[in-house]
Parts: sequence; structure tokens; C-alpha cells
Amino acid sequence: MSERANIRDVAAMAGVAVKTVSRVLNGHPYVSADTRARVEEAMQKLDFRPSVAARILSGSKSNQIALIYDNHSPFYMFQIQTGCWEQCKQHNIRLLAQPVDVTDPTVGEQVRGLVTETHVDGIILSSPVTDCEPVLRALEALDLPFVRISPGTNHALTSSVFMDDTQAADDMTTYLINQGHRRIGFIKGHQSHMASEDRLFGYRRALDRVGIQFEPSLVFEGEFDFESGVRAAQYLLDLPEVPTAIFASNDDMAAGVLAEAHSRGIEIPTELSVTGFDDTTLARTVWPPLTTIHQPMAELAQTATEILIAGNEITHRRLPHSLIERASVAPPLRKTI
Amino acid sequence: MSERANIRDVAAMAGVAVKTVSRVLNGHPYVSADTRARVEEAMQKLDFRPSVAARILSGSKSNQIALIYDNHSPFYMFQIQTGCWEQCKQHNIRLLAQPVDVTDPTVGEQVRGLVTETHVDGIILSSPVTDCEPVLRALEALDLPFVRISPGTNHALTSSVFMDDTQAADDMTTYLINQGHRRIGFIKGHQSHMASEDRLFGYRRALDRVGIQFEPSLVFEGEFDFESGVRAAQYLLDLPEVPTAIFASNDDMAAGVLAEAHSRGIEIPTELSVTGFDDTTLARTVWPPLTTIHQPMAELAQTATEILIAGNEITHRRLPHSLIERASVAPPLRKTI
DNA sequence: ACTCGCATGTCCAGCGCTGGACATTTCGCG
DNA sequence: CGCGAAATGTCCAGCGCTGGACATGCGAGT
Repeated sequence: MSERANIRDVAAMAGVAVKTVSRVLNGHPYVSADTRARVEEAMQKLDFRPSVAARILSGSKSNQIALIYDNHSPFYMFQIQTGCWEQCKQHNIRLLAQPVDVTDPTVGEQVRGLVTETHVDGIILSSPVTDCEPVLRALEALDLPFVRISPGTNHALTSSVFMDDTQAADDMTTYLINQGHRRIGFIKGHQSHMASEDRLFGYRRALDRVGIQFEPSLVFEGEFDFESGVRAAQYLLDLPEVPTAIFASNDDMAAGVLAEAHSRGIEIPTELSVTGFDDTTLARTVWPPLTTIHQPMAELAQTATEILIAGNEITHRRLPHSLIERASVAPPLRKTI
Repeated sequence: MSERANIRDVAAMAGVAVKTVSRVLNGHPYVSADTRARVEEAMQKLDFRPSVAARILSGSKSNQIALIYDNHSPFYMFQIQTGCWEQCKQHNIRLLAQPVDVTDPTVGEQVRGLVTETHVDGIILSSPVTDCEPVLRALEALDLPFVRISPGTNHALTSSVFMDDTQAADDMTTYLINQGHRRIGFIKGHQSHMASEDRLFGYRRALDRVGIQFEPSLVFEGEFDFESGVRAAQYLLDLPEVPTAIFASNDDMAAGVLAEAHSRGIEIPTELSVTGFDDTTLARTVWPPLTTIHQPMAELAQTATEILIAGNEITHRRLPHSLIERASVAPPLRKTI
């Protein structure tokens, strides 16, 4: 009873040829609705599961795709994985989540290995693997379709989904300015993330628009993690003329700012406004809850997966972001400048 | 040049029989060190990657294991995945991370499907799937080795790794008592997590030991998430006689307590002590950083993977926990009782 | 009645590897 | 020197499925 059902068993039960079952399995045309139903019923009854291995070996699609990532933010990865997973589930395709280390000189080899070993049909690259040259080259050499989530560089030959980081940072900066802030600290992200530059650019653009002079000393280069947020806050709050608001380019760093401010007895948001970026669950978990940019990570992942599965032409899709007002921003106490 | 190398190619280059290459691949005895070296060199040069599919199909091991999870805490899953992954990498085996929904009536089927489709050699169950009857039954029917991470129920027929939740909760409670607290609120976790009961039991045991009367009204049943922590805090802080300390049985709920306290202007830890459980990165990210129990999640996952890969006899391994003192606990202001 | 196009069946090779059965050679050691 | 174990080879079937080539039956359109 526990013997795994065969395609032959299914054929027998449905009273059709093995070939027909195969046709049903692969969504061939030229199968009548009636036959298809009978076959599907038999598959159901026998709890038949086509062996992925056999299908791969016999040269068809593997019905597997891989998600390659290297990101140490649990939140980010969780959302991305979940987004991909949901889409895969609907299409009945299997997802292999594969962590890699972009700084490892053998990444390219690793990816090639993954592909040749598992015969995945396509690949989703999440940032920052999206801009990892060795991986990109390996994938191109293998001639495998892939789509990139939030790539930094543009690449006409490959699909991608992304949000407008520059505009989002601009929005946030403008929001802060509208609240009355003129002196706004900015915590930049790590260089390996191309988005870091875009966000900085958005910040500058918003400043320029209203004629606020950009001041390099107000920018601190962080690494997207909590600790660098703390360091950034230490730096910015020790400035001779301290900013009235700090715009961290992700939530983790904003949390670091919050922590440092707390430990100095600085009250948020009355004495200092803080904003994040990403809208990870962290933004709701810290105190006060962060005003931040909602980056639609799950949707990005879902869309990427859709595009990959549809697998037709190269697609580039921009998804909308939004500014989430919570409680970490208030007008400045003392007007600076 | 980009043609995938064959086992035949390797054999040819190494000047041996295909069978010998296969022997090397499968770690057979009766292969001289010299031959093995030659074969390995050839594999290297040709960048040969044995097709997982072919190996599975030909009836050998698949060199794949699956990690099955259903846990909405990104931190937890990230750590578990990372732990498994590292171990797998060392043994050169592939990890399939598979989310499921334990409340779905078809979980059993889903798992059976996963196994028969992918031919994984073994399975790692992370909490709460560890105690999901349908999954357990399916796995037993399939006669597949599996190991459980932090199972709630005991199961002599299956391997497991775990920590002593009761002792840990006891430790934490005792610590709080030693700081002078007598009236300690406890936020219980969700029932589906068996560990919830253990932690509650540890809390009671510590209370009993020093002769503090257990008070059911000081226990709030949460759901392991931030929001339920907030609700718990609202409840506990509205009690006629408010506790001087709140022990949340995970960090997310502790963060909720922190948030609620902040919004009421209650100062932590001077006016209220708060402790968490798990030592997720969240514990370091909130303010003040949480005194919590370090649950060795990555190690648990690693150990589980090791056991599964070694795959010999049934093993049960307890890993040590530790109490991490940070800044969310202080002696109570006013002695209660 | 005669095509078509659809729906299905038959037959067979082959994906890349392993396992079993067995043969052969080499080598150390008593 | 002879024997058994170690080291390798040969040969072949088969895992479960798909794809191609081709045959056939059947109903609809002209």
C-alpha cells in the first residue's frame, strides 16, 4: 500500500496509455477534457507523484527554480523567500533556496554547480547577488533564464523587478523637510548594495529642490546593520551642530540610532526625528515605531517568480513604494539655520 | 566547452573505468589512494557535477535532505536554516527548505509529496512541525529517517536535539527573584509550541522553590508575536497590583512589553524589569537591550543535521542554554508583598 | 465519400548513473 | 611459491519518465 505509485499504475487505473498520462502531466494539447479528468482522478487516488529525478533525466523541465541569496538580514530574506514560495506553490514548482557568499571567489563555480547538479529551470537572484559579476557570467554561460530582484546595475538582457529607491529617499527627505527639518543626517548603506547610492541620491535631490545646501559631514557610511546605526548616531549626535532628524537608509540602522538616542536620554521624536527604510517588521517592533519607506519585498519576490515562470520575454517591472508614517518623526524643537 | 561533463568523460580523462569513477563518487572501499586522486583531478578539470537526478533514479542516495518548517519568526527560521545549511555544505549535501502550514489538513500529503518527488534521504523537523501528528505519521509510513529540533513530545523512535526549556525558565525566574522581584508577570507562548508549557513550568518551579505563591492572574497567554506582547503588557500593567518584572517567553513578546511600557512612560528597567527568551537579534536591537535566555538555535540545527547525516542510531542531544544579562532588568523600586 | 484535425495508442531509445555479478590482475605475506 | 585480499575492469539491466516517429480511430466540414 505504501509502494509509490507509478506512471504505469496511473495509466492502468485510468485505462489509458502511459503516453497519455505523460501528456496530461506536461499539459500537452490534444488531450480531451474527459480523458484528462479520468487521468487526474487516477493520479489523485493513487497519490501519484511524478519523480522529479526521472523527469529531469528524461530531458524535460525540472519544475524547479532556485533562489540565490546572500543577505544577512533575516527579515529581508524571510520576506523574499515567502514571496517566491507562494508563487511557486501556485504553479506547483519547487523552490530551492540557496545561500551563497558573494565575496567568495568561487561563487561562480558554486552557482554553476547548483545548476548542473539540480537542473533548475531558472534562477531568482536577490540583492546583492544581483550584481555579483561571477554569478552573472556563470548564468549567462549556462544560458539559463534568471530574474533579478532590485538589481543595482541595469542589464537589458535580463528581467528584473525593483522599486524606485531614489524617489523613495526623495519622498522621505521631502517629508522630513515638510515637517520643518532643515538639518537632516543621512546614514548610507553598504557600497555592495547598489541601492545605497540611489537612496543617497534621492536625499540630495530633495535637498536641492528646496535649496538646502548638501553637507557631506551629515552623511555617515553604515553597513546596513544595527551596530553601524549606533556608530552613525554617535557620530551625528556628536557633531557641533547636531541634526534634528536622521534618515537611516534601512530599518536596522534606524534601530541603532534609536538605541543610541535612548542611551543618551534623547527623546524621540520630540528631540530627534528618526526614519528608516524598508518597513521590515523591525520597524513596528522598536520604540517608537519607525516612520519608514515600505519596500514591497514579498511582492517583488512574487513578481520576480511570476516573470521567471511565465518565462517569455525580458520584463522589467517597477513596484510602487509608500511612506509609512508611524511615530518616530515630529517637527524639530528648535529651528536650525 | 560549456557542455556538461559526463561520468564517461571523467573516466576517459582519468584513464579508468566508469565504474571506478562511480566508486570514487560513492566513497567505496577498494579504491587506491592513487586512483582516487587521479579521478578527482579529472573531475576537477572537467568541472564535473554528477547529476543528482541520475543518482536518485539509479537508486542510490540523493544526497539531499529537507528542512521542514512552519514558523513565522524570521529570526528563528534564519538561524535554523543557517545552522542546517552550514552542516550540509560541509558534507556536500543539498538542503531543501520547505515551509508548510501545520494547520492545513493536507500537511501529511504535502510532506509525502515532497519526499516522493524529491527522494530526499532524510528530514529535519523544526518546531512546531516537530509535533505535527500528520507529518509524523507520514514520515513513519515512508520509513524515512528524521530528526526533530526542540520537539515538545518525546518520541523514543526518533532522534532529537533540544534545550532544557524548563530549566532555562527556572534560571531566568530565579535570576529575577535574586534581583529582588517577588511579583513577576509571565507571558506564555502559544499552545501549539510545546515549549510554552515547559517554560511556564520552569517559572512555577522557581517560584515554588523560594516559597512565592503562584498567581494565575500574573500569567497571560500570548502567541509569540509582538502584538500579543503588547496586549499582555496592557493586561499586566492594568492589574490592581502591577508586577515589578515581566518575563516574556520569547523576545518578540518582550519587545511588545517594552513598546507598551514606553508608550505609558514607564521607564525600563528602573520602574519595570523585562526579560525575553531566545536571544534573537531582536534582543539586541530594542531599547534597552533585553536580558534573555540564549537558545542555541544555530547549534541545534547544526547538531540535528549532523545526526541526520551520520544517520546511525537514534540520538537525543541536549544543548546548553545560558542567561544573557543585558540592560532590561534592575532591582524593583518598591518592594512588593 | 473524402479529407482534415483532433485524440489516442504503440514502440523504442535514452537521460546519467548505480548495483550486482563476475572476471582479471596485482601484491603482500606466510 | 601459492593464496587470499585488494584493486580494478567488464557487462548489463534498470531507475521513471519523456520525446520522437508513426499508426489509427473518429467525428466534423465540404
